[in-house]
Amino acid sequence: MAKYQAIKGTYDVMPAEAAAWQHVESVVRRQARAFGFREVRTPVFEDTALFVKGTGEATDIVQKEMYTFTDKGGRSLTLRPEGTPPVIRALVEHSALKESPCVKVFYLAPMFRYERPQAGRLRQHTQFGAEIVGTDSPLADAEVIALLFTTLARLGLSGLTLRLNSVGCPACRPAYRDTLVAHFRPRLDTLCGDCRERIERNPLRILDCKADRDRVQDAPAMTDCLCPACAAHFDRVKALLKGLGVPFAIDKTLVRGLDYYTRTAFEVASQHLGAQDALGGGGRYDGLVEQLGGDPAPGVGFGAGLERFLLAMRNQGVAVPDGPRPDIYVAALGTAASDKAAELCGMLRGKGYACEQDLQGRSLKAQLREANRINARYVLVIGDDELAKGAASLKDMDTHGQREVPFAELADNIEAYCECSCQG
RNA sequence: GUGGAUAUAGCUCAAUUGGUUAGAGCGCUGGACUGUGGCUCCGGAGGUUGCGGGUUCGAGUCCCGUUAUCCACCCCA
Repeated sequence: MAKYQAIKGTYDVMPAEAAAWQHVESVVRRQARAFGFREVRTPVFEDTALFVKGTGEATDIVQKEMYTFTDKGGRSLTLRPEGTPPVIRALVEHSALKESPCVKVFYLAPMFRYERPQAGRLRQHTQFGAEIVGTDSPLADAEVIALLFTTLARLGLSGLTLRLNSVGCPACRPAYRDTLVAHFRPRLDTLCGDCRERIERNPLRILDCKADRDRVQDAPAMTDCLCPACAAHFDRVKALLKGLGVPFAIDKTLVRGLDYYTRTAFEVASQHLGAQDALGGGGRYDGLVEQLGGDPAPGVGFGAGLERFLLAMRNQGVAVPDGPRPDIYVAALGTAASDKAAELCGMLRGKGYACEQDLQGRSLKAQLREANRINARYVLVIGDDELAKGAASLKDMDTHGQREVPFAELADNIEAYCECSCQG
Protein backbone atom coordinates (compact mmCIF):
# COMPACT_ATOMS: atom_id res chain seq x y z
CA MET A 1 0.00 0.00 0.00
CA ALA A 2 1.26 3.42 -0.93
CA LYS A 3 2.42 5.64 1.89
CA TYR A 4 0.25 8.49 0.74
CA GLN A 5 -3.15 8.02 -0.78
CA ALA A 6 -6.00 10.22 -1.93
CA ILE A 7 -8.04 11.54 0.99
CA LYS A 8 -11.12 9.53 1.96
CA GLY A 9 -13.94 10.27 -0.41
CA THR A 10 -11.69 11.68 -3.13
CA TYR A 11 -10.19 9.99 -6.17
CA ASP A 12 -7.84 10.48 -9.09
CA VAL A 13 -8.86 10.50 -12.73
CA MET A 14 -6.05 8.57 -14.39
CA PRO A 15 -5.34 8.85 -18.13
CA ALA A 16 -7.33 5.70 -18.87
CA GLU A 17 -10.50 7.29 -17.50
CA ALA A 18 -9.82 10.80 -18.74
CA ALA A 19 -11.34 10.09 -22.15
CA ALA A 20 -14.70 9.25 -20.56
CA TRP A 21 -14.58 12.47 -18.52
CA GLN A 22 -13.73 14.56 -21.54
CA HIS A 23 -16.59 12.99 -23.44
CA VAL A 24 -19.11 13.74 -20.70
CA GLU A 25 -17.82 17.27 -20.28
CA SER A 26 -18.01 17.97 -23.97
CA VAL A 27 -21.58 16.64 -24.25
CA VAL A 28 -22.57 18.77 -21.26
CA ARG A 29 -20.99 21.92 -22.71
CA ARG A 30 -22.50 21.33 -26.13
CA GLN A 31 -25.95 20.86 -24.63
CA ALA A 32 -25.67 23.92 -22.37
CA ARG A 33 -24.67 25.93 -25.39
CA ALA A 34 -27.58 24.57 -27.40
CA PHE A 35 -29.91 25.94 -24.72
CA GLY A 36 -28.14 29.30 -24.60
CA PHE A 37 -26.48 28.95 -21.21
CA ARG A 38 -23.12 30.63 -20.68
CA GLU A 39 -20.43 29.33 -18.36
CA VAL A 40 -19.56 30.88 -14.99
CA ARG A 41 -16.60 29.94 -12.81
CA THR A 42 -16.49 30.94 -9.18
CA PRO A 43 -13.83 30.27 -6.50
CA VAL A 44 -13.81 26.91 -4.70
CA PHE A 45 -14.13 28.64 -1.34
CA GLU A 46 -16.42 31.35 -0.10
CA ASP A 47 -17.32 33.25 3.04
CA THR A 48 -18.96 30.67 5.32
CA ALA A 49 -21.89 33.03 5.87
CA LEU A 50 -22.86 32.75 2.18
CA PHE A 51 -23.89 29.13 2.69
CA VAL A 52 -25.36 29.63 6.14
CA LYS A 53 -27.62 32.32 4.68
CA GLY A 54 -28.12 30.83 1.24
CA THR A 55 -28.23 27.07 1.63
CA GLY A 56 -29.93 27.47 5.00
CA GLU A 57 -28.86 27.18 8.58
CA ALA A 58 -31.21 24.29 9.28
CA THR A 59 -30.02 22.08 6.40
CA ASP A 60 -27.87 19.00 6.93
CA ILE A 61 -25.32 20.46 4.55
CA VAL A 62 -24.71 23.47 6.74
CA GLN A 63 -25.15 21.73 10.06
CA LYS A 64 -22.78 18.84 9.57
CA GLU A 65 -21.28 18.55 6.10
CA MET A 66 -19.23 21.66 5.39
CA TYR A 67 -15.46 21.87 5.13
CA THR A 68 -15.05 25.06 7.08
CA PHE A 69 -11.73 26.53 8.20
CA THR A 70 -10.24 29.76 9.42
CA ASP A 71 -7.57 31.38 7.27
CA LYS A 72 -4.58 33.30 8.55
CA GLY A 73 -6.54 36.51 8.47
CA GLY A 74 -9.11 35.06 10.85
CA ARG A 75 -11.84 34.76 8.20
CA SER A 76 -14.19 31.78 8.28
CA LEU A 77 -14.11 30.17 4.85
CA THR A 78 -15.91 27.13 3.44
CA LEU A 79 -15.19 24.87 0.48
CA ARG A 80 -18.39 25.20 -1.55
CA PRO A 81 -20.81 22.36 -0.78
CA GLU A 82 -23.17 23.38 -3.60
CA GLY A 83 -23.13 25.70 -6.55
CA THR A 84 -26.17 27.93 -6.40
CA PRO A 85 -25.27 30.43 -3.64
CA PRO A 86 -21.83 31.21 -5.14
CA VAL A 87 -23.35 31.76 -8.58
CA ILE A 88 -26.04 34.07 -7.19
CA ARG A 89 -23.39 35.89 -5.18
CA ALA A 90 -21.35 36.43 -8.34
CA LEU A 91 -24.35 37.64 -10.35
CA VAL A 92 -25.28 40.13 -7.64
CA GLU A 93 -21.69 41.24 -7.07
CA HIS A 94 -21.19 41.93 -10.78
CA SER A 95 -24.65 43.48 -11.23
CA ALA A 96 -25.34 40.97 -13.97
CA LEU A 97 -29.08 41.34 -13.51
CA LYS A 98 -28.83 45.05 -14.20
CA GLU A 99 -27.07 44.53 -17.51
CA SER A 100 -29.63 41.96 -18.50
CA PRO A 101 -32.78 41.20 -16.51
CA CYS A 102 -32.71 37.49 -17.29
CA VAL A 103 -29.47 35.55 -17.02
CA LYS A 104 -28.81 31.92 -18.02
CA VAL A 105 -25.59 30.39 -16.72
CA PHE A 106 -24.09 26.94 -16.16
CA TYR A 107 -21.09 25.60 -14.30
CA LEU A 108 -18.98 22.47 -14.14
CA ALA A 109 -17.18 22.48 -10.84
CA PRO A 110 -16.06 20.46 -7.82
CA MET A 111 -18.20 20.46 -4.65
CA PHE A 112 -17.14 19.41 -1.16
CA ARG A 113 -19.19 17.79 1.57
CA TYR A 114 -18.02 15.93 4.64
CA GLU A 115 -20.10 12.76 4.23
CA ARG A 116 -19.56 9.07 4.68
CA PRO A 117 -18.55 7.80 1.22
CA GLN A 118 -20.55 5.06 -0.51
CA ALA A 119 -21.54 4.13 -4.04
CA GLY A 120 -22.15 7.38 -5.91
CA ARG A 121 -21.31 9.56 -2.93
CA LEU A 122 -17.97 11.24 -2.37
CA ARG A 123 -16.48 14.05 -0.32
CA GLN A 124 -15.38 15.85 -3.45
CA HIS A 125 -17.64 15.48 -6.46
CA THR A 126 -18.16 17.36 -9.68
CA GLN A 127 -21.41 19.08 -10.45
CA PHE A 128 -22.96 20.25 -13.66
CA GLY A 129 -25.36 22.98 -12.67
CA ALA A 130 -27.49 25.53 -14.48
CA GLU A 131 -29.46 28.56 -13.32
CA ILE A 132 -31.95 30.91 -14.91
CA VAL A 133 -32.25 34.08 -12.84
CA GLY A 134 -34.58 37.00 -13.39
CA THR A 135 -37.83 35.43 -14.51
CA ASP A 136 -40.57 33.52 -12.75
CA SER A 137 -41.98 32.21 -16.01
CA PRO A 138 -42.77 28.49 -16.07
CA LEU A 139 -40.91 28.51 -19.38
CA ALA A 140 -37.72 28.83 -17.38
CA ASP A 141 -38.61 25.87 -15.13
CA ALA A 142 -39.32 23.71 -18.16
CA GLU A 143 -36.18 24.81 -19.96
CA VAL A 144 -33.92 24.01 -17.03
CA ILE A 145 -35.52 20.60 -16.57
CA ALA A 146 -35.27 19.90 -20.28
CA LEU A 147 -31.59 20.84 -20.28
CA LEU A 148 -30.85 18.27 -17.58
CA PHE A 149 -33.03 15.59 -19.10
CA THR A 150 -31.82 15.95 -22.68
CA THR A 151 -28.20 16.05 -21.56
CA LEU A 152 -28.66 12.69 -19.86
CA ALA A 153 -30.34 11.32 -22.95
CA ARG A 154 -27.48 12.60 -25.13
CA LEU A 155 -25.06 10.70 -22.93
CA GLY A 156 -26.94 7.52 -23.80
CA LEU A 157 -28.54 7.07 -20.41
CA SER A 158 -31.86 5.29 -20.16
CA GLY A 159 -34.05 4.05 -17.35
CA LEU A 160 -34.49 7.62 -16.18
CA THR A 161 -37.28 8.85 -13.93
CA LEU A 162 -38.14 12.52 -13.60
CA ARG A 163 -39.99 13.20 -10.36
CA LEU A 164 -41.82 16.50 -10.14
CA ASN A 165 -43.56 18.36 -7.34
CA SER A 166 -44.44 21.84 -6.21
CA VAL A 167 -43.55 22.95 -2.71
CA GLY A 168 -45.56 26.18 -2.88
CA CYS A 169 -44.53 29.66 -1.89
CA PRO A 170 -44.60 31.84 1.23
CA ALA A 171 -48.26 32.57 0.48
CA CYS A 172 -49.50 28.99 0.60
CA ARG A 173 -46.85 26.88 2.30
CA PRO A 174 -47.50 27.97 5.90
CA ALA A 175 -51.12 26.83 5.64
CA TYR A 176 -50.07 23.51 4.15
CA ARG A 177 -47.50 23.12 6.86
CA ASP A 178 -50.24 23.51 9.47
CA THR A 179 -52.40 21.00 7.66
CA LEU A 180 -49.55 18.51 7.63
CA VAL A 181 -48.80 18.97 11.31
CA ALA A 182 -52.49 18.54 12.09
CA HIS A 183 -52.44 15.30 10.11
CA PHE A 184 -49.37 13.77 11.74
CA ARG A 185 -49.78 15.07 15.29
CA PRO A 186 -52.39 12.41 16.25
CA ARG A 187 -50.22 9.69 14.66
CA LEU A 188 -46.96 10.75 16.27
CA ASP A 189 -46.36 7.40 17.94
CA THR A 190 -46.40 5.61 14.55
CA LEU A 191 -43.57 7.76 13.18
CA CYS A 192 -39.84 7.16 13.47
CA GLY A 193 -37.71 9.09 15.95
CA ASP A 194 -36.35 11.47 13.34
CA CYS A 195 -39.82 12.39 12.16
CA ARG A 196 -40.99 13.14 15.69
CA GLU A 197 -38.39 15.89 15.71
CA ARG A 198 -39.10 16.94 12.14
CA ILE A 199 -42.69 17.73 13.00
CA GLU A 200 -41.41 20.64 15.07
CA ARG A 201 -38.45 21.72 12.97
CA ASN A 202 -39.40 20.99 9.36
CA PRO A 203 -42.59 18.96 8.96
CA LEU A 204 -42.31 18.84 5.15
CA ARG A 205 -39.31 16.56 5.46
CA ILE A 206 -41.47 13.85 7.01
CA LEU A 207 -42.78 13.35 3.49
CA ASP A 208 -39.56 11.97 2.07
CA CYS A 209 -38.65 9.88 5.11
CA LYS A 210 -37.92 6.36 3.87
CA ALA A 211 -38.70 4.69 7.18
CA ASP A 212 -42.18 6.18 7.27
CA ARG A 213 -42.85 5.77 3.58
CA ASP A 214 -46.07 3.83 4.13
CA ARG A 215 -47.47 6.22 6.70
CA VAL A 216 -46.94 9.18 4.40
CA GLN A 217 -49.04 7.97 1.48
CA ASP A 218 -52.37 9.18 2.86
CA ALA A 219 -51.00 12.51 4.09
CA PRO A 220 -52.42 15.64 2.46
CA ALA A 221 -50.49 16.70 -0.64
CA MET A 222 -48.95 20.13 -1.15
CA THR A 223 -50.22 20.10 -4.70
CA ASP A 224 -53.77 20.10 -3.32
CA CYS A 225 -53.07 23.15 -1.16
CA LEU A 226 -51.30 25.46 -3.61
CA CYS A 227 -52.46 29.06 -3.90
CA PRO A 228 -53.98 29.96 -7.29
CA ALA A 229 -50.74 31.51 -8.56
CA CYS A 230 -48.63 28.49 -7.62
CA ALA A 231 -51.23 26.09 -9.00
CA ALA A 232 -51.30 27.92 -12.33
CA HIS A 233 -47.51 27.96 -12.45
CA PHE A 234 -47.32 24.23 -11.76
CA ASP A 235 -49.95 23.45 -14.39
CA ARG A 236 -48.06 25.35 -17.02
CA VAL A 237 -44.76 23.67 -16.15
CA LYS A 238 -46.43 20.29 -16.60
CA ALA A 239 -47.98 21.33 -19.89
CA LEU A 240 -44.67 22.64 -21.19
CA LEU A 241 -42.86 19.42 -20.28
CA LYS A 242 -45.49 17.43 -22.13
CA GLY A 243 -45.01 19.64 -25.12
CA LEU A 244 -41.25 19.11 -24.96
CA GLY A 245 -41.73 15.36 -24.75
CA VAL A 246 -40.05 15.13 -21.36
CA PRO A 247 -41.77 12.35 -19.38
CA PHE A 248 -42.35 13.00 -15.68
CA ALA A 249 -44.19 11.60 -12.68
CA ILE A 250 -45.75 13.72 -9.97
CA ASP A 251 -44.24 12.78 -6.63
CA LYS A 252 -46.05 14.51 -3.82
CA THR A 253 -43.45 13.33 -1.34
CA LEU A 254 -40.56 15.00 -3.18
CA VAL A 255 -39.13 17.63 -0.86
CA ARG A 256 -35.65 18.91 -1.47
CA GLY A 257 -33.11 19.32 1.28
CA LEU A 258 -32.21 22.95 0.70
CA ASP A 259 -34.16 25.72 2.39
CA TYR A 260 -34.47 28.08 -0.52
CA TYR A 261 -36.78 26.11 -2.81
CA THR A 262 -40.19 27.44 -3.79
CA ARG A 263 -42.78 26.10 -6.22
CA THR A 264 -41.16 23.65 -8.63
CA ALA A 265 -39.00 20.85 -7.18
CA PHE A 266 -37.63 18.02 -9.31
CA GLU A 267 -35.20 15.16 -9.36
CA VAL A 268 -33.95 12.79 -12.06
CA ALA A 269 -33.05 9.25 -10.94
CA SER A 270 -31.47 6.33 -12.79
CA GLN A 271 -32.34 2.66 -12.54
CA HIS A 272 -28.69 1.90 -13.05
CA LEU A 273 -27.45 3.39 -9.79
CA GLY A 274 -27.41 2.04 -6.25
CA ALA A 275 -29.01 3.59 -3.20
CA GLN A 276 -27.84 7.05 -4.28
CA ASP A 277 -29.83 7.04 -7.47
CA ALA A 278 -30.35 10.74 -8.14
CA LEU A 279 -28.38 11.99 -11.13
CA GLY A 280 -29.47 15.52 -10.46
CA GLY A 281 -32.14 17.67 -8.91
CA GLY A 282 -33.20 21.21 -8.40
CA GLY A 283 -36.06 23.62 -8.31
CA ARG A 284 -37.19 27.20 -8.12
CA TYR A 285 -35.80 29.64 -5.58
CA ASP A 286 -37.71 32.89 -5.86
CA GLY A 287 -36.46 34.36 -2.59
CA LEU A 288 -32.77 33.52 -2.75
CA VAL A 289 -31.40 36.50 -4.65
CA GLU A 290 -32.96 38.94 -2.20
CA GLN A 291 -31.86 36.73 0.69
CA LEU A 292 -28.28 37.14 -0.50
CA GLY A 293 -28.52 40.92 -0.70
CA GLY A 294 -29.52 41.48 -4.32
CA ASP A 295 -32.60 43.24 -5.59
CA PRO A 296 -35.46 40.73 -5.47
CA ALA A 297 -35.34 38.36 -8.44
CA PRO A 298 -36.77 34.88 -9.02
CA GLY A 299 -34.64 31.96 -10.16
CA VAL A 300 -34.67 28.29 -11.02
CA GLY A 301 -31.88 25.75 -11.50
CA PHE A 302 -30.43 22.33 -10.84
CA GLY A 303 -27.28 20.54 -9.78
CA ALA A 304 -26.22 17.18 -11.15
CA GLY A 305 -23.35 14.82 -10.28
CA LEU A 306 -20.93 13.94 -13.07
CA GLU A 307 -19.50 10.98 -11.15
CA ARG A 308 -23.01 9.54 -11.09
CA PHE A 309 -23.36 10.16 -14.82
CA LEU A 310 -20.21 8.11 -15.38
CA LEU A 311 -21.28 5.45 -12.90
CA ALA A 312 -24.70 5.03 -14.50
CA MET A 313 -23.14 4.93 -17.96
CA ARG A 314 -20.74 2.21 -16.86
CA ASN A 315 -23.43 0.16 -15.14
CA GLN A 316 -25.60 0.53 -18.18
CA GLY A 317 -22.80 -0.42 -20.55
CA VAL A 318 -22.80 2.81 -22.54
CA ALA A 319 -19.77 2.87 -24.82
CA VAL A 320 -17.57 5.95 -24.64
CA PRO A 321 -16.11 7.07 -27.97
CA ASP A 322 -12.33 6.72 -28.28
CA GLY A 323 -10.24 9.82 -28.10
CA PRO A 324 -8.40 10.99 -31.23
CA ARG A 325 -5.64 8.58 -32.35
CA PRO A 326 -2.05 9.76 -32.70
CA ASP A 327 -1.10 10.48 -36.29
CA ILE A 328 2.54 9.49 -36.39
CA TYR A 329 4.96 7.52 -34.23
CA VAL A 330 8.61 7.99 -35.12
CA ALA A 331 10.69 4.87 -34.48
CA ALA A 332 14.44 5.41 -34.41
CA LEU A 333 17.46 3.09 -34.13
CA GLY A 334 20.57 4.60 -32.63
CA THR A 335 21.49 7.99 -31.24
CA ALA A 336 21.89 9.79 -34.55
CA ALA A 337 18.53 8.51 -35.76
CA SER A 338 16.87 9.48 -32.46
CA ASP A 339 18.16 13.01 -32.85
CA LYS A 340 16.80 13.13 -36.39
CA ALA A 341 13.51 11.73 -35.10
CA ALA A 342 13.26 14.52 -32.53
CA GLU A 343 13.82 17.03 -35.30
CA LEU A 344 11.14 15.44 -37.50
CA CYS A 345 8.67 15.26 -34.61
CA GLY A 346 9.17 18.96 -34.03
CA MET A 347 8.56 19.71 -37.68
CA LEU A 348 5.45 17.52 -37.87
CA ARG A 349 3.98 18.94 -34.67
CA GLY A 350 4.53 22.36 -36.15
CA LYS A 351 2.27 21.30 -38.99
CA GLY A 352 -0.40 20.21 -36.53
CA TYR A 353 0.15 16.47 -36.39
CA ALA A 354 -0.02 14.47 -33.17
CA CYS A 355 3.40 12.91 -33.19
CA GLU A 356 5.69 11.14 -30.74
CA GLN A 357 8.87 9.11 -30.50
CA ASP A 358 10.55 6.60 -28.22
CA LEU A 359 12.40 8.22 -25.32
CA GLN A 360 14.10 5.14 -23.91
CA GLY A 361 16.32 3.86 -26.72
CA ARG A 362 14.34 0.65 -27.05
CA SER A 363 14.45 -1.98 -29.78
CA LEU A 364 12.61 -1.43 -33.05
CA LYS A 365 10.23 -4.23 -32.17
CA ALA A 366 9.41 -2.58 -28.87
CA GLN A 367 8.88 0.76 -30.59
CA LEU A 368 6.47 -0.74 -33.09
CA ARG A 369 4.63 -2.50 -30.31
CA GLU A 370 4.32 0.85 -28.59
CA ALA A 371 3.07 2.46 -31.80
CA ASN A 372 0.48 -0.26 -32.05
CA ARG A 373 -0.49 0.10 -28.40
CA ILE A 374 -1.20 3.80 -28.74
CA ASN A 375 -3.00 3.08 -32.03
CA ALA A 376 -0.82 5.37 -34.14
CA ARG A 377 -1.95 5.75 -37.75
CA TYR A 378 1.56 5.87 -39.25
CA VAL A 379 5.08 4.97 -38.18
CA LEU A 380 8.21 6.62 -39.53
CA VAL A 381 11.20 4.28 -39.25
CA ILE A 382 14.64 5.84 -39.16
CA GLY A 383 17.97 3.96 -38.88
CA ASP A 384 21.45 4.25 -40.32
CA ASP A 385 20.22 3.24 -43.79
CA GLU A 386 17.59 5.96 -43.83
CA LEU A 387 20.01 8.56 -42.54
CA ALA A 388 22.44 7.64 -45.30
CA LYS A 389 19.72 7.82 -47.96
CA GLY A 390 18.16 10.95 -46.52
CA ALA A 391 14.74 9.28 -46.50
CA ALA A 392 12.49 7.71 -43.89
CA SER A 393 10.37 4.57 -44.17
CA LEU A 394 6.72 5.52 -43.77
CA LYS A 395 4.65 2.58 -42.56
CA ASP A 396 0.87 2.54 -42.68
CA MET A 397 -0.20 0.65 -39.56
CA ASP A 398 -3.65 -0.13 -40.91
CA THR A 399 -2.70 -1.48 -44.34
CA HIS A 400 0.79 -2.74 -43.34
CA GLY A 401 2.11 -0.96 -46.42
CA GLN A 402 5.47 0.81 -46.38
CA ARG A 403 7.20 3.29 -48.65
CA GLU A 404 10.25 5.47 -48.67
CA VAL A 405 9.89 9.23 -48.33
CA PRO A 406 12.81 11.66 -48.58
CA PHE A 407 13.15 13.84 -45.48
CA ALA A 408 12.84 16.97 -47.60
CA GLU A 409 9.60 15.80 -49.21
CA LEU A 410 8.31 14.77 -45.82
CA ALA A 411 8.54 18.36 -44.72
CA ASP A 412 6.65 19.79 -47.68
CA ASN A 413 4.21 17.10 -48.73
CA ILE A 414 3.37 15.08 -45.65
CA GLU A 415 -0.35 15.57 -46.28
CA ALA A 416 -0.08 13.78 -49.59
CA TYR A 417 1.27 10.70 -47.89
CA CYS A 418 -1.04 10.94 -44.93
CA GLU A 419 -4.49 10.83 -46.38
CA CYS A 420 -5.78 10.31 -42.91
CA SER A 421 -7.73 12.49 -40.55
CA CYS A 422 -4.63 14.50 -39.77
CA GLN A 423 -5.38 18.15 -39.29
CA GLY A 424 -2.51 19.63 -41.31
C1' G B 1 -22.65 9.88 13.29
C1' U B 2 -24.65 4.19 13.04
C1' G B 3 -24.38 -0.85 10.98
C1' G B 4 -22.40 -4.91 7.82
C1' A B 5 -18.54 -6.88 4.58
C1' U B 6 -13.64 -6.94 2.77
C1' A B 7 -8.05 -6.25 2.75
C1' U B 8 -2.87 -11.74 -1.00
C1' A B 9 1.90 -9.24 -7.52
C1' G B 10 0.30 -3.12 -11.42
C1' C B 11 -5.10 -5.41 -12.24
C1' U B 12 -8.80 -9.66 -11.41
C1' C B 13 -8.45 -13.68 -8.29
C1' A B 14 -6.29 -18.86 -6.20
C1' A B 15 -3.77 -21.23 -1.96
C1' U B 16 -7.27 -28.64 1.25
C1' U B 17 -9.02 -29.33 8.54
C1' G B 18 -3.49 -23.68 10.46
C1' G B 19 1.85 -27.22 7.51
C1' U B 20 7.66 -26.76 3.37
C1' U B 21 10.67 -22.02 -1.66
C1' A B 22 2.32 -18.04 -1.63
C1' G B 23 0.24 -19.63 -7.55
C1' A B 24 -2.63 -18.43 -12.24
C1' G B 25 -4.68 -15.21 -16.00
C1' C B 26 -4.18 -10.30 -17.82
C1' G B 27 -0.63 -6.41 -17.98
C1' C B 28 4.75 -5.14 -18.15
C1' U B 29 9.47 -6.81 -20.14
C1' G B 30 13.13 -9.89 -23.31
C1' G B 31 13.41 -13.43 -27.25
C1' A B 32 11.67 -16.89 -31.58
C1' C B 33 16.46 -15.24 -39.67
C1' U B 34 21.66 -9.50 -34.85
C1' G B 35 16.12 -3.32 -38.32
C1' U B 36 9.36 -4.06 -38.34
C1' G B 37 3.28 -4.05 -34.52
C1' G B 38 -1.60 -6.85 -33.56
C1' C B 39 -1.98 -13.56 -33.46
C1' U B 40 1.02 -17.74 -31.58
C1' C B 41 5.15 -19.97 -28.72
C1' C B 42 9.22 -19.64 -25.01
C1' G B 43 11.72 -16.90 -21.01
C1' G B 44 12.05 -12.82 -17.10
C1' A B 45 10.97 -9.24 -13.45
C1' G B 46 7.34 -8.26 -9.80
C1' G B 47 4.31 -9.90 -3.08
C1' U B 48 7.63 -8.15 4.57
C1' U B 49 -0.21 -11.64 2.30
C1' G B 50 -2.84 -3.37 4.74
C1' C B 51 -0.36 -2.26 9.58
C1' G B 52 0.55 -3.69 14.99
C1' G B 53 0.10 -7.24 18.67
C1' G B 54 -1.43 -12.29 20.39
C1' U B 55 -2.30 -17.91 20.27
C1' U B 56 0.81 -22.01 18.17
C1' C B 57 6.33 -26.31 17.11
C1' G B 58 4.32 -23.64 12.80
C1' A B 59 -0.30 -18.14 10.77
C1' G B 60 -2.12 -15.64 4.16
C1' U B 61 -5.49 -18.98 7.07
C1' C B 62 -7.40 -18.41 14.23
C1' C B 63 -8.03 -14.05 18.12
C1' C B 64 -7.62 -8.67 19.50
C1' G B 65 -6.55 -3.80 18.00
C1' U B 66 -5.78 -0.24 14.14
C1' U B 67 -6.09 1.94 9.27
C1' A B 68 -8.19 1.87 4.56
C1' U B 69 -11.79 0.44 1.04
C1' C B 70 -16.69 -1.20 -0.30
C1' C B 71 -22.02 -1.49 0.71
C1' A B 72 -26.24 0.22 3.44
C1' C B 73 -28.68 3.83 7.07
C1' C B 74 -28.89 9.20 7.45
C1' C B 75 -28.76 12.72 3.68
C1' C B 76 -27.84 14.05 -1.03
C1' A B 77 -25.29 14.94 -6.77
